[in-house]
Amino acid sequence: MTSVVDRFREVAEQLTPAEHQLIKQILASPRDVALGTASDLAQSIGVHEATASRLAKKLGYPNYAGFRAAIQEDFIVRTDPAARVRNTLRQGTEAGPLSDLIQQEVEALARLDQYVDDQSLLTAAQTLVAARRVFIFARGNAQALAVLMERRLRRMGRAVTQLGGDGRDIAEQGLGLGSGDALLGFAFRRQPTHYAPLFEHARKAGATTLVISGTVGPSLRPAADHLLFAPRAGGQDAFQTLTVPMAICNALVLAMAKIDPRVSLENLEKLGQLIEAFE
Amino acid sequence: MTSVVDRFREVAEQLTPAEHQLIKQILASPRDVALGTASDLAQSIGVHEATASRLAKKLGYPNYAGFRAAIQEDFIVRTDPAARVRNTLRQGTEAGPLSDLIQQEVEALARLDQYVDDQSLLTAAQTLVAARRVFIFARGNAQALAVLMERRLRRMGRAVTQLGGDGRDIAEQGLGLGSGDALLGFAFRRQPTHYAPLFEHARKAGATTLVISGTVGPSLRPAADHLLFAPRAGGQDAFQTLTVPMAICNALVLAMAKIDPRVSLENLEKLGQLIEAFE
DNA sequence: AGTATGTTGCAAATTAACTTGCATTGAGGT
DNA sequence: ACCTCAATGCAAGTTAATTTGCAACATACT
Repeated sequence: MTSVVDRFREVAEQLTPAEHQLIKQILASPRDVALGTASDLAQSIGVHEATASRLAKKLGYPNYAGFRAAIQEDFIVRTDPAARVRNTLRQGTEAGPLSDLIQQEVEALARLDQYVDDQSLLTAAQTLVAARRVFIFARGNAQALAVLMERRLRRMGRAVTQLGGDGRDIAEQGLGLGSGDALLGFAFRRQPTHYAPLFEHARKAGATTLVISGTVGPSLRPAADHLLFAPRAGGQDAFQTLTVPMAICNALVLAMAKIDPRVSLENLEKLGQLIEAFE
Repeated sequence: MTSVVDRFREVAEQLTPAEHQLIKQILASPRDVALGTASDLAQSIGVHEATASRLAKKLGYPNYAGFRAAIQEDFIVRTDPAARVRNTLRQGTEAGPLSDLIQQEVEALARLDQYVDDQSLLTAAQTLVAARRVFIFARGNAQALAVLMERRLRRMGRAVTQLGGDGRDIAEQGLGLGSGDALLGFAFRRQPTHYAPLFEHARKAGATTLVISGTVGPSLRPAADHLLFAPRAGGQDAFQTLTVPMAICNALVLAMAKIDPRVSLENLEKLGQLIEAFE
């Protein structure tokens, strides 16, 4: 039984722009889509309902109703009524901003396993473990994650290069990419400038590419060899945090530590403490 | 806005046997009813679909669609994080590394509000809002958070300086600290080298100090003027993530946006998107 | 420029879902 | 036993949702 998200991934290559938008919208507010009609979905992003209907078929469902049923199955949680009532009552106690934030983060984290599974994580980790050198590409807020990953990878004995600066800088630094290297990219709200040429180059140079991203993930062109994506906490136009993608990063590091014979998790942390004590 | 259950109660007296059965069924499996059609519901207990349609009217809804929408609103939880995690973990035979990680993070986040409250957050935010310049001090993995905060504060129009490099560098950069400035520090496993002299200097220079930290927080010497701390996910000697402190950072930024008249949250994000589109 | 290919909106056709008038049934009252 | 009336099913009618052929448009490739 293939999950909806899996199907998105499978056909991501063959999707049209309008279909990408649709999927993005579904990922962004699955509940509303699961409860609404094809027209609702189409209208919410301003395409024709026919396009929604066609997307359902393209994804392998017999019709839109079947597609919606699958979305419901995957995204609408089954809860026993008793637990639900308890939950609702608990929320009622005048939350406060911090609790709201925490709640959002927790919700987003809880949904993470809808989008990323252990297998794809493992595959991605293998890529990084096998890589001779790792190049990291991140813009905007994602740079915080780039810094994090750079440190962690360094500590595991990887040669790491951050690709930064303007287009020319990135181009120059990216020239080093070759077969046996890996390119790790981050992308959130939209496809970053310089993404396309950089990943194009990586592909031609024979480097493996890996992207960690938010809902844009599936619409990135060219697609990376490995994609790990999940929607972030907070609404589309609201304050969005890096909690979810950071969890992906952490999981990735854990997976690497597990399969890389050179480092055990304990050593990793001991070494980390040692380094921090001296630096 | 009356809830569905309330309406059941109100009209309970005037209901026919078939209608009673229907309501019983709705209460027994609200999810299925909320996602299904009038016929589905009717068939599930062996009455005619027309009866379901009539029940909706009797309960005061304009039609069955309106009735179902109300059921969805009341019973399909917008978000059900805790249950979701529990579910995932329960059903999985040997949950898998990703779920383990997620669960740890969620638990740690859930505990966060035992350590940090809205009031101290607000006070800390005021400090940063009022500061002329903000200096950031972070070592090790915390640098990822420093990068994050630097970007966010910059975007809010603050003058920000990262204190990096070796002892001498930090000393030189820290000399700029004066009255009206704020020093934001991060500390996790232990008190960082250079922490003591730097914060000592800040105090003498009349700068306000703020520390975001893990469990070491309370044992830092000298103590900062404001301390926000909470234990991180994972055991003491295990792999520890930055999720919890990052949540504190995010909450802090949110609090700042709320009290700083110069920035609204929306503007902040809009601006952010704009910047990212151009950079 | 011209052509082939693919994408999307439009609108008509189809299908599913829901509503309602009418007929049947059965319970309670005369 | 007969009548009345509410409850329910039936089926035709109505409305909403979905599908699909077609044309317009865009794009990439001669």
